[in-house]
Amino acid sequence: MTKVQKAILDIVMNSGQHLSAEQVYWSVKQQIPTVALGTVYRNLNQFADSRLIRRVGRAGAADFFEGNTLPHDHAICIRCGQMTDIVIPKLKDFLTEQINGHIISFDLTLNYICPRCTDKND
Amino acid sequence: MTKVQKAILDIVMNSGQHLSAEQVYWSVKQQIPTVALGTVYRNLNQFADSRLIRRVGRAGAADFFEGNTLPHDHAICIRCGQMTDIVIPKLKDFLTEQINGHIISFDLTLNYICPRCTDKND
DNA sequence: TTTACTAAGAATAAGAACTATTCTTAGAAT
DNA sequence: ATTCTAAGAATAGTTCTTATTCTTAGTAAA
Repeated sequence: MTKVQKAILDIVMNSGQHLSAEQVYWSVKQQIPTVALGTVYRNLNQFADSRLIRRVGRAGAADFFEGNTLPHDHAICIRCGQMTDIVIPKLKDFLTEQINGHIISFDLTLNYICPRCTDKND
Repeated sequence: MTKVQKAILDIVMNSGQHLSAEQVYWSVKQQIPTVALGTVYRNLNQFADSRLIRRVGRAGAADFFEGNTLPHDHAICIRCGQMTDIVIPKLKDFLTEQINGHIISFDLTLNYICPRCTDKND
């Protein structure tokens, strides 16, 4: 594993956040200024394909990458765009119960207003 | 309402399908060959903003537009990409119960293999 | 019934988010 | 040492979508 790859993996795994490729790129650039955006994309894809990290697709916006590979869902703040992990116990059971047919996987994203934006109350 | 707008609305509302802007464009082009793709995008956006039709965002693929504006969720076939509406009674109640905080809306997409693709069994 | 205004259309350019290509280089294997 | 491979850098290309510019069709006031 190369220096660039270590840096990318470290950033995604230890940020505790959901980061876009662009954000990871700028973060890597602090340590390795010569890094190219394409390299970041390629490595993020490789890591996501090998399940070291997870890709979270967003409609109409850049995909996020996160270190949390345990099964979970997401909530996104409609004000600031910040994404947080949520765990809804028994959701899979509930869906399986409701749907006849085999569910391979599912993506659930809740749209809400995060505590920080609620406090700003504008 | 113009000829182009009538055509777009008619196609989306009466297709019973989930169509991309590109698909709508080609469909309109049958009737009005001079129509421009940008015009289709603009009108689809307007109709979606005024809730006459619904936009269904897909991560990493073109958005779909559909005529069904009643609350519902979606299932997408991982083989052929065909999307179908699904209604999961009480899902909202279930989520509200599980989450503390106000849910504004949510997007759920199930990934499955549709009956047609299951029959092809390859 | 001209004149002016507005909204939409056509054509095209621009933008964002990727993805692929080409060329080079650094490290491992023989 | 030589070869091979995988990755990086730079850059071009693709896809989906939005914005811009210019023109035109339809309405509304003078």
